[in-house]
Amino acid sequence: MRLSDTIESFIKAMLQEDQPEVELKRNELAEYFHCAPSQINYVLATRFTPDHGYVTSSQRGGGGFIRIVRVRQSSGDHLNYLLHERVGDSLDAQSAQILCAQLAERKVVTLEEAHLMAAALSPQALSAPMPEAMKNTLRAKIFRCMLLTVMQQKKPQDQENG
Amino acid sequence: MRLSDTIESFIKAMLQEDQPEVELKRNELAEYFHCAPSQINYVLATRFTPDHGYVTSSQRGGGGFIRIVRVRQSSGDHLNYLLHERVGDSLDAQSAQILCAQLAERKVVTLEEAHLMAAALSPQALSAPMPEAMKNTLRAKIFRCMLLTVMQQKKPQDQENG
DNA sequence: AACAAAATTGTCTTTCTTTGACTTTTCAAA
DNA sequence: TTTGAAAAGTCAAAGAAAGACAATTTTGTT
Repeated sequence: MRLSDTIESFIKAMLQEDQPEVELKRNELAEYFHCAPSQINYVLATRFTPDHGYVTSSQRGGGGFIRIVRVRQSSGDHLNYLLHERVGDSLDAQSAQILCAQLAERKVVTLEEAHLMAAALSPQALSAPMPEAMKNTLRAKIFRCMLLTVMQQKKPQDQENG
Repeated sequence: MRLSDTIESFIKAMLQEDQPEVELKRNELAEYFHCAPSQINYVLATRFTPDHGYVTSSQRGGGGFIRIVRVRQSSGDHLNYLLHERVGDSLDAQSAQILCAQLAERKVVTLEEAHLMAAALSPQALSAPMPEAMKNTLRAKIFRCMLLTVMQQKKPQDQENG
Protein backbone atom coordinates (compact mmCIF):
# COMPACT_ATOMS: atom_id res chain seq x y z
CA MET A 1 0.00 0.00 0.00
CA ARG A 2 1.20 3.48 -0.82
CA LEU A 3 2.21 5.80 1.93
CA SER A 4 -0.25 8.45 0.76
CA ASP A 5 -3.10 5.97 1.08
CA THR A 6 -1.94 4.95 4.52
CA ILE A 7 -1.83 8.54 5.68
CA GLU A 8 -5.22 9.18 4.11
CA SER A 9 -6.72 6.24 6.01
CA PHE A 10 -5.06 7.32 9.20
CA ILE A 11 -6.56 10.79 9.01
CA LYS A 12 -9.96 9.45 8.02
CA ALA A 13 -9.88 7.10 10.98
CA MET A 14 -9.28 10.07 13.22
CA LEU A 15 -12.24 11.82 11.68
CA GLN A 16 -14.48 8.77 11.79
CA GLU A 17 -14.49 8.25 15.51
CA ASP A 18 -16.84 10.99 16.55
CA GLN A 19 -15.74 14.46 15.69
CA PRO A 20 -16.08 15.80 12.19
CA GLU A 21 -13.00 17.84 12.89
CA VAL A 22 -9.40 17.06 13.66
CA GLU A 23 -6.26 19.02 14.29
CA LEU A 24 -2.87 17.61 13.56
CA LYS A 25 0.77 18.57 13.68
CA ARG A 26 2.37 18.27 10.30
CA ASN A 27 5.83 17.52 11.61
CA GLU A 28 4.62 14.95 14.13
CA LEU A 29 2.62 13.12 11.54
CA ALA A 30 5.53 13.19 9.11
CA GLU A 31 7.85 11.80 11.74
CA TYR A 32 5.33 9.11 12.66
CA PHE A 33 5.26 7.93 9.05
CA HIS A 34 8.96 8.54 8.47
CA CYS A 35 8.37 10.84 5.55
CA ALA A 36 8.97 14.39 4.47
CA PRO A 37 6.58 16.92 6.01
CA SER A 38 5.55 18.04 2.56
CA GLN A 39 4.16 14.56 2.02
CA ILE A 40 1.36 15.54 4.36
CA ASN A 41 0.58 18.51 2.15
CA TYR A 42 0.46 16.20 -0.82
CA VAL A 43 -2.09 13.97 0.89
CA LEU A 44 -4.22 16.95 1.82
CA ALA A 45 -4.00 18.42 -1.65
CA THR A 46 -5.01 15.19 -3.36
CA ARG A 47 -7.46 13.61 -0.90
CA PHE A 48 -8.88 16.28 1.36
CA THR A 49 -10.00 18.95 -1.07
CA PRO A 50 -13.34 20.77 -1.05
CA ASP A 51 -14.48 18.48 -3.83
CA HIS A 52 -13.82 15.54 -1.56
CA GLY A 53 -15.91 17.23 1.10
CA TYR A 54 -13.21 18.57 3.36
CA VAL A 55 -12.20 22.04 4.41
CA THR A 56 -8.71 22.57 5.67
CA SER A 57 -7.04 25.46 7.41
CA SER A 58 -3.78 25.90 9.22
CA GLN A 59 -1.65 28.03 11.45
CA ARG A 60 2.09 28.48 11.07
CA GLY A 61 4.68 29.34 13.64
CA GLY A 62 5.00 28.14 17.22
CA GLY A 63 2.08 25.94 18.18
CA GLY A 64 1.06 25.64 14.57
CA PHE A 65 -1.36 23.00 13.28
CA ILE A 66 -3.44 21.78 10.39
CA ARG A 67 -7.19 21.52 10.88
CA ILE A 68 -9.33 19.28 8.73
CA VAL A 69 -13.11 19.50 8.81
CA ARG A 70 -15.27 16.86 7.20
CA VAL A 71 -18.43 18.16 5.66
CA ARG A 72 -21.21 15.61 5.76
CA GLN A 73 -22.63 14.90 2.37
CA SER A 74 -25.82 13.02 1.77
CA SER A 75 -26.59 11.72 -1.67
CA GLY A 76 -29.58 13.20 -3.40
CA ASP A 77 -28.99 16.45 -1.64
CA HIS A 78 -29.53 19.60 -3.66
CA LEU A 79 -26.33 21.09 -2.32
CA ASN A 80 -24.48 17.98 -3.34
CA TYR A 81 -25.89 18.24 -6.82
CA LEU A 82 -24.83 21.86 -7.13
CA LEU A 83 -21.37 21.24 -5.81
CA HIS A 84 -20.55 18.16 -7.86
CA GLU A 85 -22.67 18.43 -10.96
CA ARG A 86 -24.24 21.77 -11.68
CA VAL A 87 -21.33 24.04 -10.93
CA GLY A 88 -18.26 23.08 -12.86
CA ASP A 89 -15.29 25.35 -12.95
CA SER A 90 -17.16 28.14 -14.66
CA LEU A 91 -20.32 29.96 -13.67
CA ASP A 92 -21.80 33.01 -15.36
CA ALA A 93 -23.37 35.87 -13.46
CA GLN A 94 -26.92 35.18 -14.49
CA SER A 95 -26.85 31.50 -13.58
CA ALA A 96 -25.35 32.39 -10.24
CA GLN A 97 -28.24 34.71 -9.41
CA ILE A 98 -30.75 32.03 -10.37
CA LEU A 99 -29.03 29.34 -8.33
CA CYS A 100 -28.90 31.58 -5.26
CA ALA A 101 -32.58 32.36 -5.59
CA GLN A 102 -33.34 28.65 -5.85
CA LEU A 103 -31.42 27.91 -2.68
CA ALA A 104 -33.64 30.34 -0.83
CA GLU A 105 -36.77 28.99 -2.48
CA ARG A 106 -35.92 25.48 -1.40
CA LYS A 107 -35.20 26.86 2.06
CA VAL A 108 -31.67 25.54 1.99
CA VAL A 109 -30.56 28.99 3.07
CA THR A 110 -32.41 32.02 4.40
CA LEU A 111 -33.39 34.83 2.10
CA GLU A 112 -30.73 37.03 3.68
CA GLU A 113 -28.06 34.42 3.08
CA ALA A 114 -29.13 34.06 -0.52
CA HIS A 115 -28.89 37.79 -1.03
CA LEU A 116 -25.45 37.78 0.50
CA MET A 117 -24.34 35.00 -1.83
CA ALA A 118 -25.83 36.76 -4.82
CA ALA A 119 -24.00 39.94 -3.86
CA ALA A 120 -20.66 38.17 -3.70
CA LEU A 121 -21.23 36.68 -7.15
CA SER A 122 -22.68 39.78 -8.79
CA PRO A 123 -21.04 41.52 -11.75
CA GLN A 124 -20.31 44.53 -9.51
CA ALA A 125 -18.48 42.40 -6.97
CA LEU A 126 -16.39 40.88 -9.71
CA SER A 127 -15.88 44.03 -11.72
CA ALA A 128 -12.19 44.11 -12.54
CA PRO A 129 -10.05 44.38 -15.62
CA MET A 130 -9.95 40.72 -16.54
CA PRO A 131 -11.49 38.53 -19.20
CA GLU A 132 -15.02 37.27 -18.65
CA ALA A 133 -13.83 33.68 -18.68
CA MET A 134 -11.60 34.30 -15.70
CA LYS A 135 -14.44 35.96 -13.83
CA ASN A 136 -16.62 32.94 -14.42
CA THR A 137 -13.91 30.66 -13.11
CA LEU A 138 -13.57 32.81 -10.04
CA ARG A 139 -17.33 32.92 -9.57
CA ALA A 140 -17.51 29.15 -9.61
CA LYS A 141 -14.80 28.93 -6.96
CA ILE A 142 -16.44 31.48 -4.72
CA PHE A 143 -19.80 29.76 -5.09
CA ARG A 144 -18.35 26.37 -4.25
CA CYS A 145 -16.65 27.75 -1.15
CA MET A 146 -19.92 29.23 0.00
CA LEU A 147 -21.84 26.05 -0.75
CA LEU A 148 -19.39 24.04 1.31
CA THR A 149 -19.84 26.47 4.17
CA VAL A 150 -23.60 26.09 3.97
CA MET A 151 -23.23 22.30 4.05
CA GLN A 152 -21.07 22.65 7.09
CA GLN A 153 -23.70 24.69 8.84
CA LYS A 154 -26.58 22.38 8.08
CA LYS A 155 -27.54 20.41 11.12
CA PRO A 156 -27.58 16.61 10.99
CA GLN A 157 -31.37 16.34 10.99
CA ASP A 158 -31.57 18.75 8.06
CA GLN A 159 -29.29 16.57 6.02
CA GLU A 160 -31.60 13.57 5.98
CA ASN A 161 -34.04 15.28 3.69
CA GLY A 162 -33.31 17.80 0.96
CA MET B 1 -1.89 26.09 23.69
CA ARG B 2 0.12 29.12 22.77
CA LEU B 3 1.06 31.63 25.41
CA SER B 4 -0.44 34.40 23.30
CA ASP B 5 -3.78 32.63 23.25
CA THR B 6 -3.67 32.08 26.98
CA ILE B 7 -2.99 35.74 27.61
CA GLU B 8 -5.70 36.71 25.16
CA SER B 9 -8.24 34.54 26.99
CA PHE B 10 -7.11 35.90 30.32
CA ILE B 11 -7.66 39.48 29.25
CA LYS B 12 -11.00 38.67 27.65
CA ALA B 13 -12.12 36.97 30.81
CA MET B 14 -11.32 40.17 32.70
CA LEU B 15 -13.39 42.13 30.22
CA GLN B 16 -16.23 39.64 30.27
CA GLU B 17 -17.17 40.03 33.89
CA ASP B 18 -18.90 43.36 33.84
CA GLN B 19 -16.94 46.30 32.51
CA PRO B 20 -16.25 46.93 28.88
CA GLU B 21 -12.96 48.35 30.08
CA VAL B 22 -9.95 47.03 31.93
CA GLU B 23 -6.65 48.38 33.14
CA LEU B 24 -3.63 46.21 33.61
CA LYS B 25 0.01 46.41 34.56
CA ARG B 26 2.24 45.14 31.79
CA ASN B 27 5.03 43.99 34.05
CA GLU B 28 2.73 42.25 36.51
CA LEU B 29 0.99 40.37 33.76
CA ALA B 30 4.30 39.41 32.18
CA GLU B 31 5.60 38.14 35.47
CA TYR B 32 2.38 36.22 36.07
CA PHE B 33 2.84 34.41 32.76
CA HIS B 34 6.62 34.16 33.07
CA CYS B 35 7.26 35.93 29.82
CA ALA B 36 8.91 39.02 28.43
CA PRO B 37 6.88 42.20 28.96
CA SER B 38 6.90 42.83 25.23
CA GLN B 39 4.90 39.62 24.85
CA ILE B 40 1.97 41.58 26.22
CA ASN B 41 2.41 44.16 23.50
CA TYR B 42 2.44 41.39 20.94
CA VAL B 43 -0.87 40.05 22.22
CA LEU B 44 -2.41 43.52 22.10
CA ALA B 45 -1.07 44.18 18.62
CA THR B 46 -2.41 40.93 17.20
CA ARG B 47 -5.65 40.40 19.15
CA PHE B 48 -6.89 43.68 20.54
CA THR B 49 -6.85 45.98 17.55
CA PRO B 50 -9.72 48.18 16.36
CA ASP B 51 -10.49 45.46 13.81
CA HIS B 52 -11.02 43.14 16.74
CA GLY B 53 -13.25 45.72 18.39
CA TYR B 54 -10.85 47.13 20.97
CA VAL B 55 -9.01 50.38 21.53
CA THR B 56 -5.99 50.51 23.77
CA SER B 57 -4.15 53.33 25.48
CA SER B 58 -1.43 53.47 28.08
CA GLN B 59 0.59 55.49 30.49
CA ARG B 60 4.31 55.04 31.12
CA GLY B 61 6.34 55.85 34.19
CA GLY B 62 5.49 55.31 37.84
CA GLY B 63 1.95 54.03 38.23
CA GLY B 64 1.80 53.27 34.54
CA PHE B 65 -0.86 51.00 33.02
CA ILE B 66 -2.42 49.70 29.85
CA ARG B 67 -6.10 50.32 29.30
CA ILE B 68 -8.19 48.18 26.98
CA VAL B 69 -11.67 49.31 26.00
CA ARG B 70 -14.17 47.25 24.05
CA VAL B 71 -15.77 49.50 21.49
CA ARG B 72 -19.53 49.61 21.23
CA GLN B 73 -21.31 50.86 18.15
CA SER B 74 -24.70 50.47 16.54
CA SER B 75 -24.98 48.13 13.56
CA GLY B 76 -25.54 51.02 11.23
CA ASP B 77 -22.54 52.93 12.48
CA HIS B 78 -20.37 49.88 12.30
CA LEU B 79 -21.39 49.15 8.73
CA ASN B 80 -20.79 52.76 7.77
CA TYR B 81 -17.38 52.72 9.36
CA LEU B 82 -16.41 49.59 7.46
CA LEU B 83 -17.77 50.84 4.19
CA HIS B 84 -16.46 54.37 4.29
CA GLU B 85 -13.34 54.20 6.42
CA ARG B 86 -11.99 50.77 7.09
CA VAL B 87 -12.28 49.07 3.72
CA GLY B 88 -10.65 50.98 0.92
CA ASP B 89 -10.06 49.37 -2.41
CA SER B 90 -7.82 46.68 -1.04
CA LEU B 91 -8.39 44.10 1.66
CA ASP B 92 -6.09 41.24 2.60
CA ALA B 93 -7.35 37.79 3.44
CA GLN B 94 -6.53 37.89 7.12
CA SER B 95 -8.20 41.23 7.77
CA ALA B 96 -11.25 39.99 5.92
CA GLN B 97 -11.59 37.02 8.26
CA ILE B 98 -11.22 39.24 11.31
CA LEU B 99 -13.76 41.77 10.08
CA CYS B 100 -16.30 39.05 9.28
CA ALA B 101 -15.89 37.51 12.71
CA GLN B 102 -16.35 40.94 14.22
CA LEU B 103 -19.60 41.49 12.34
CA ALA B 104 -20.96 38.36 13.95
CA GLU B 105 -19.64 39.20 17.39
CA ARG B 106 -21.38 42.57 17.24
CA LYS B 107 -24.48 40.83 16.01
CA VAL B 108 -24.62 42.85 12.84
CA VAL B 109 -25.03 39.57 11.01
CA THR B 110 -25.70 36.03 12.17
CA LEU B 111 -22.85 33.59 12.68
CA GLU B 112 -23.96 31.72 9.56
CA GLU B 113 -23.89 34.86 7.48
CA ALA B 114 -20.45 35.73 8.78
CA HIS B 115 -19.18 32.29 7.82
CA LEU B 116 -20.66 32.70 4.37
CA MET B 117 -18.95 36.04 3.95
CA ALA B 118 -15.67 34.69 5.22
CA ALA B 119 -15.91 31.81 2.76
CA ALA B 120 -16.42 34.14 -0.18
CA LEU B 121 -13.36 36.15 0.84
CA SER B 122 -11.12 33.22 1.74
CA PRO B 123 -7.84 32.48 -0.03
CA GLN B 124 -9.39 29.29 -1.41
CA ALA B 125 -12.30 31.16 -2.96
CA LEU B 126 -9.93 33.60 -4.58
CA SER B 127 -7.28 31.09 -5.55
CA ALA B 128 -6.41 31.89 -9.11
CA PRO B 129 -3.28 32.70 -11.07
CA MET B 130 -3.21 36.42 -10.46
CA PRO B 131 -1.08 38.78 -8.36
CA GLU B 132 -1.95 39.17 -4.71
CA ALA B 133 -2.65 42.88 -5.15
CA MET B 134 -5.40 42.11 -7.63
CA LYS B 135 -6.92 39.56 -5.27
CA ASN B 136 -6.99 42.16 -2.53
CA THR B 137 -8.74 44.61 -4.82
CA LEU B 138 -11.28 41.98 -5.72
CA ARG B 139 -11.75 41.03 -2.10
CA ALA B 140 -12.50 44.63 -1.16
CA LYS B 141 -15.12 44.84 -3.91
CA ILE B 142 -16.79 41.61 -2.91
CA PHE B 143 -16.81 42.63 0.73
CA ARG B 144 -18.33 46.01 -0.14
CA CYS B 145 -21.08 44.40 -2.15
CA MET B 146 -21.92 42.10 0.71
CA LEU B 147 -21.83 44.93 3.23
CA LEU B 148 -24.24 46.94 1.10
CA THR B 149 -26.55 43.96 1.00
CA VAL B 150 -26.42 43.63 4.76
CA MET B 151 -27.20 47.33 5.05
CA GLN B 152 -30.24 47.03 2.87
CA GLN B 153 -31.47 44.13 4.93
CA LYS B 154 -30.89 46.08 8.11
CA LYS B 155 -32.61 49.25 6.98
CA PRO B 156 -36.14 48.56 8.27
CA GLN B 157 -34.79 47.84 11.76
CA ASP B 158 -32.59 50.92 11.84
CA GLN B 159 -35.57 53.11 11.24
CA GLU B 160 -37.15 51.87 14.44
CA ASN B 161 -34.21 51.93 16.80
CA GLY B 162 -30.65 53.27 16.66
C1' DA C 1 9.94 -0.26 -23.58
C1' DA C 2 8.14 4.38 -23.51
C1' DC C 3 5.52 7.51 -21.76
C1' DA C 4 2.32 9.70 -18.49
C1' DA C 5 0.58 10.09 -14.01
C1' DA C 6 1.20 9.68 -9.17
C1' DA C 7 4.05 9.68 -5.22
C1' DT C 8 8.11 11.03 -2.64
C1' DT C 9 11.76 13.96 -1.15
C1' DG C 10 14.26 17.99 -0.28
C1' DT C 11 15.13 22.87 -0.28
C1' DC C 12 13.80 27.29 0.29
C1' DT C 13 10.14 30.68 1.78
C1' DT C 14 6.67 32.65 4.63
C1' DT C 15 4.18 33.28 8.77
C1' DC C 16 3.60 33.46 13.64
C1' DT C 17 5.55 33.51 18.31
C1' DT C 18 8.85 34.48 21.85
C1' DT C 19 12.67 36.88 23.76
C1' DG C 20 15.79 40.48 24.83
C1' DA C 21 18.21 44.74 24.37
C1' DC C 22 17.64 49.40 24.07
C1' DT C 23 14.60 53.82 24.12
C1' DT C 24 11.16 56.95 25.78
C1' DT C 25 7.96 58.79 29.03
C1' DT C 26 6.36 59.96 33.56
C1' DC C 27 6.47 60.75 38.32
C1' DA C 28 8.46 62.12 42.51
C1' DA C 29 12.12 63.04 45.60
C1' DA C 30 16.18 65.79 46.45
C1' DT D 1 14.97 72.05 38.53
C1' DT D 2 17.46 68.13 38.20
C1' DT D 3 17.61 63.46 38.30
C1' DG D 4 16.75 58.69 38.92
C1' DA D 5 13.66 55.00 39.19
C1' DA D 6 9.56 52.97 37.33
C1' DA D 7 6.96 52.03 34.06
C1' DA D 8 5.66 51.16 28.93
C1' DG D 9 7.26 51.25 23.83
C1' DT D 10 10.05 49.78 19.79
C1' DC D 11 12.40 46.82 17.09
C1' DA D 12 15.06 43.22 15.53
C1' DA D 13 16.73 38.56 16.09
C1' DA D 14 15.89 33.79 17.10
C1' DG D 15 12.87 29.94 17.04
C1' DA D 16 8.94 27.16 15.58
C1' DA D 17 5.96 25.54 12.47
C1' DA D 18 3.58 25.18 7.93
C1' DG D 19 3.57 26.26 2.66
C1' DA D 20 5.36 26.16 -2.18
C1' DC D 21 7.50 24.06 -5.60
C1' DA D 22 10.83 21.75 -8.25
C1' DA D 23 13.46 17.46 -8.84
C1' DT D 24 13.40 12.73 -8.60
C1' DT D 25 11.50 8.18 -8.23
C1' DT D 26 7.85 4.90 -8.66
C1' DT D 27 3.84 3.04 -10.81
C1' DG D 28 0.54 2.17 -14.33
C1' DT D 29 -0.81 2.06 -19.30
C1' DT D 30 -0.34 1.34 -24.09
